[in-house]
Amino acid sequence: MASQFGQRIRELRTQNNLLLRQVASTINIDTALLSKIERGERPLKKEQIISLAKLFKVPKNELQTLWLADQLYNVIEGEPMAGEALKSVTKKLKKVK
Amino acid sequence: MASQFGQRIRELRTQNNLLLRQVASTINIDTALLSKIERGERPLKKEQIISLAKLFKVPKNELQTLWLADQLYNVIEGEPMAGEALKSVTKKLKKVK
DNA sequence: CCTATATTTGTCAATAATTGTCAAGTCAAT
DNA sequence: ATTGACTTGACAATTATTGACAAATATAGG
Repeated sequence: MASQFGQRIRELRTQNNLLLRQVASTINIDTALLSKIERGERPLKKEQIISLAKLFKVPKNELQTLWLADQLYNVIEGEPMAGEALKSVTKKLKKVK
Repeated sequence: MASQFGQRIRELRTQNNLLLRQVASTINIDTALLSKIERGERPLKKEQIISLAKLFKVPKNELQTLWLADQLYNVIEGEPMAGEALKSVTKKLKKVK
């Protein structure tokens, strides 16, 4: 599983000298689960991104982007047509936008 | 739900003058389900792409790309950071590749 | 308008996937 | 050997996805 997001969360947590237990409690999950999230073994719930952004005082957009990128990567992982599909979606996105 | 894939399947089916029933039976699903797939209400199983490519005599890569693009679109749909995330993943893909 | 056939729609139980937690585990520092 | 931080695996419970069916709606021909 992809985990740019998890890596970043761990980075932020250690930089702020916080324990798993402390961060986990602010988003009301078990430390075991947070451990898994940081190592990319489990996804974080979308809603919890905002709480973490506040806690670490980083722009929520940064974390949202990392989180989304992980989701996307999970979809294309190992897919031969990944490049083509990405190009197609990027193009479509620009149109809609 | 996104459905470039479904649209293309329907296009191919009608061009070949086939009924839902006929196509559905070759991939062993209910006609109702195929109807939903064509209209993007339900996803097609990845394994079934190959059977359809053979049936319609189109390169499987084409259908695989459309199918993947739908998956990706479902992830980014409505996400404000979609563009950034796509860019990030595209970049990462090139590295791995 | 009827009838027959094609497609769509809604609902449902069964199955599969995901969730968070617990208990036990490792590891490092005392 | 004890303590504290983190990891791991297994588990039950919740949640999502699946395909099938029946009923509803279209579509076309007589």
